[in-house]
Parts: sequence; structure tokens; C-alpha cells
Amino acid sequence: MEKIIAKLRRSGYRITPARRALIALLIATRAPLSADKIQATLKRKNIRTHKTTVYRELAFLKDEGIAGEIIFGDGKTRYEIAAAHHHHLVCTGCRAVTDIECSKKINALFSKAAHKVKFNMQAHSLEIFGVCQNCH
Amino acid sequence: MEKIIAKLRRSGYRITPARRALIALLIATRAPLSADKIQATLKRKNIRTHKTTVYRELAFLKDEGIAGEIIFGDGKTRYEIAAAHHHHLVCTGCRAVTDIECSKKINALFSKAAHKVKFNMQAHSLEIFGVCQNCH
DNA sequence: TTCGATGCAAAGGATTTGCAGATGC
DNA sequence: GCATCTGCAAATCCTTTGCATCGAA
Repeated sequence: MEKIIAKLRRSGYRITPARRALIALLIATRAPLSADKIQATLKRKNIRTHKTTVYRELAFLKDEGIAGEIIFGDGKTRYEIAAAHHHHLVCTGCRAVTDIECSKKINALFSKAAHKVKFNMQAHSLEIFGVCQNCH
Repeated sequence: MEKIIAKLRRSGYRITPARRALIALLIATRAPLSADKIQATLKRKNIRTHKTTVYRELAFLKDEGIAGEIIFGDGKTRYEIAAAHHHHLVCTGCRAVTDIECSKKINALFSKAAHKVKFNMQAHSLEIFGVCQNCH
């Protein structure tokens, strides 16, 4: 957390209450969050920010490589703290999202498959849909 | 093509010029298409349909299991003929999309990874982003 | 004739933009 | 003090809905 703050400061950006709270929230939460949910959560913590600010902040954090964008296809973009690359298990029952690591093995497999057709892989995104333990 | 038409007819649906053209287009095109692009392409073939019709038709074809939805995260939903499950190579340069097969190996790997955390995989979606041969 | 398909207008929901005012540092 | 942030309102973009009409079988 403080590391991120310091990095932003060094780059000449300002640390406003909203920015600090949003970063803290992303760090504290393990699951991807939508702009809507972020605003609601912050409000509950008595940090009132305009939704526009949330959107701008998320775009900013994404540009800075601090947050990553995740898309499930339900019409909302979600964000989470950029960390070790991982994949998502999305429960079609309760919509809960769990992370699973991206193994070197998987990574290599993708890269190889892409290379077969002369495609240079830079990134990938994998979502697995199914039923979680609770909903089973 | 005729097989699909016959199936729809059997289910009591009607085969209108728009429907026939849209299905033909999906079959002819290998890449996922957005509603916008579909309408534009049909117009070029002198088949004028309202965008609402395109959206409704795509939802219909999806429900019937004839078309599948693909989401890249650029704000538009794309559709393609439902066929053997495969993955997409998305070029960050020219935005071209190429399909690659989903191997049994990959499928098994995902399923196993999910099972490790007691998650029952039903489906998955994988997009690989990078640079295609032309843009390299 | 009948029920599915279509067009049009208007609504909806997420996200973006322009701009003036507020505020970190 | 000055560039960055913020809030607000309005605009955009994709997609959906309501409703009257049309047309395939």
C-alpha cells in the first residue's frame, strides 16, 4: 500500500482521500469490483465520491499498472489490484468469483499454441464458469 | 445452413429474409461479429434491417444455440456461429481475431485446476492478446 | 388467418467528457 | 500558486423495450 502511494507521489500525482481509500479498498478486497460497488462501499465508509471520480480513478490506476481490468460479460467492467496474474472461477449460481493462479504450464501452453500460428502472445485472459462448492 | 433453417422451421419459427441472411453471414464469416458490423454488412448486400432486429435476431440465435456470444471487453458483444469450442487470438495492432482450437489437453488442465478448489467447470472462455504476423 | 418478426421511438444502463471550482503539495 | 482532482450536468455508446404493423406459413 505505502509502496504504491510512494510510487504515485514520485510520479507527481497527488494522494487525495478518495484515491487513498480506493487503493486501500482494492487491496483489502480480493475479488474484482465494479465502479458501482466501489462507490457504494466507499460511501459506507463515509467517503463520498462522485461516480465520475471512481471511473476516472480506476482508469488512472489501470494506466499506472496498479489495477487491472476484468470482464465477465455482464455489462460491467470490474477492477482489481494488479498482482500475480491469475484466472477467475465465476460461479453461475451465486456469481461469486474466486481466483486461481496462472501456472507456468498453462502460460507456456498458450504461448506455444499462439506461436503455432505465428502469433506473439503478450497477455491472456481466462475465465472459467461453473458451479462453486456452496451452490452445488 | 439448410440444416439450421430446417431445425428452426421445425420449431415453428419463420424464415424471413433477414434471418436467412444473418445466419448465412455468420456462417460465411469466420470471425466474431458485432451487431453494428452485421447491420453494415447486410446493408451492403442490400438487406436493410433495423438494428433492433439485428439485436433481437442475435439473442434469438443464441437462445437456439445457433450462435455464441464472445466478449473482448471493448464494449461490444460479438457473435459467431456456434461450432466446436475454440479460443481467440486478438491482435492488439489491427484488432483482427483468429480462432484456435481448444485442445483436450487445455480443457483437462482447466477442469483439473478448478476441481482442486472444488469448483465444477461448465464452460470457459480464453482470449489471447498479442501481435499477429502482419503487424509484427 | 394467426402468431412470429419487424420498424420506430423512446428508455435504460454503463461509461465518458467539458468545464468550473476545490485542493494537495 | 499551480497543476491535479473533483463534482456536476450533459453527452455517448451499446443495448433493450413497448407498441403498432407487417408478413410467412
